[in-house]
Amino acid sequence: MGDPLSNTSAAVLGLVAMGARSGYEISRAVDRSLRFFWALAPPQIYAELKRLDGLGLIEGRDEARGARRRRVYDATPAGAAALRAWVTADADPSPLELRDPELLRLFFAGSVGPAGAVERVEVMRRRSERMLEAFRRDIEPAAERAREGGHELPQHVARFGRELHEFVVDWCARVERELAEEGRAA
Amino acid sequence: MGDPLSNTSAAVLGLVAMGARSGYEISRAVDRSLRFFWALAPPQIYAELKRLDGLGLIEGRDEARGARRRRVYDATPAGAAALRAWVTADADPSPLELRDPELLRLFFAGSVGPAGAVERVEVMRRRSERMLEAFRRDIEPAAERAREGGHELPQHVARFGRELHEFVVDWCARVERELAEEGRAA
DNA sequence: TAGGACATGTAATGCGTTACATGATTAT
DNA sequence: ATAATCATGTAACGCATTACATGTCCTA
Repeated sequence: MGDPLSNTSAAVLGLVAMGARSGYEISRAVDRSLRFFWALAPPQIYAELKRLDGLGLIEGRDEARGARRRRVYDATPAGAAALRAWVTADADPSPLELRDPELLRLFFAGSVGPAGAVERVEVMRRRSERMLEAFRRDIEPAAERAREGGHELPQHVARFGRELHEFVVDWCARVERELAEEGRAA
Repeated sequence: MGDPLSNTSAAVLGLVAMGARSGYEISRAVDRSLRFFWALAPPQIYAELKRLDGLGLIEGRDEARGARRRRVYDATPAGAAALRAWVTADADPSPLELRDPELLRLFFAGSVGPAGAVERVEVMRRRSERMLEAFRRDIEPAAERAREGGHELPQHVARFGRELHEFVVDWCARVERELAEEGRAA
């Protein structure tokens, strides 16, 4: 059966299996679904499409219009099987990776005084408020459409993202209050 | 004043400014503090130390023992200034990046049935439960020591991490119940 | 006195990003 | 008819990781 899929390979394969046909469509689908927990830029998507095609997990055909090349893909039965195998992989969880420059700034904000720290937390809060907008406007409607298409899980995952940012907003508000008090005490 | 620091540069510089002296000490400090929101492996740390030294933001000297080389660093005044400038950077927030293979699996778990989806959520929950252990055992005690050393922010940031994983555990428990119900309904 | 843990680094690989290139379609 | 946007991709770079190399100290 070959090596297990990389996560990025599986992401592209999975979106093809859910009906995204071309690199561009996959890129759009990523923006409306995976984006907030598995970012994928176009160059990776096109590279993965080629690799998956070479492995026989998807099958591409040309569908050019005029001088404009265009290649569309479908998952093969082998691809569907590989996706299921990847989903049920090892019970040993891969780690959640978080990478947040604002949290990093906050960690080192001691050198700029309490007011400077409060500013960084406010920036964090506004960022998550904007993310909540994106969830309401783009991600949750797309998940709702996926549900109508028979896929229940995208909606659960989208709710995770929204509630995560609700948590962040709440945490920021609390810390802003605490830091303001520490500032007054000093 | 030169280009603004990269986040990774700033992370290393900041830890040196907080008293971590050698590459190894920085690596230990990362494991007990930044790790969960800004991972840094030894090769990056050593590379950044060299770069920061070249920029005059830290100053290294040899402190070998026997045939064993060892180089220790201190932040220069210019380094402290660069760190403050980096902390107060643009009000336009850099995005929080999340990258979670388990969430990705869950997103595509429709192909393996409700029971398969529940399994993936259980794996996610156990992962965050283990992270909570790590917070209690390593990260929060280190943050407490930092507070005693006059640095308040690490403790706030550590609490962010703990509460984040508490949120994840809670979300998983709720979704496990919901998916179990959907499974019974089908 | 040998094995393991602690400590300090380097080399090589590879993934993901930024920047770029180019054709088609729509709007004004 | 010209600009803007949609659509499809490639090339090059750089950061971060994996794997490795090596010395020193502790302990049984």
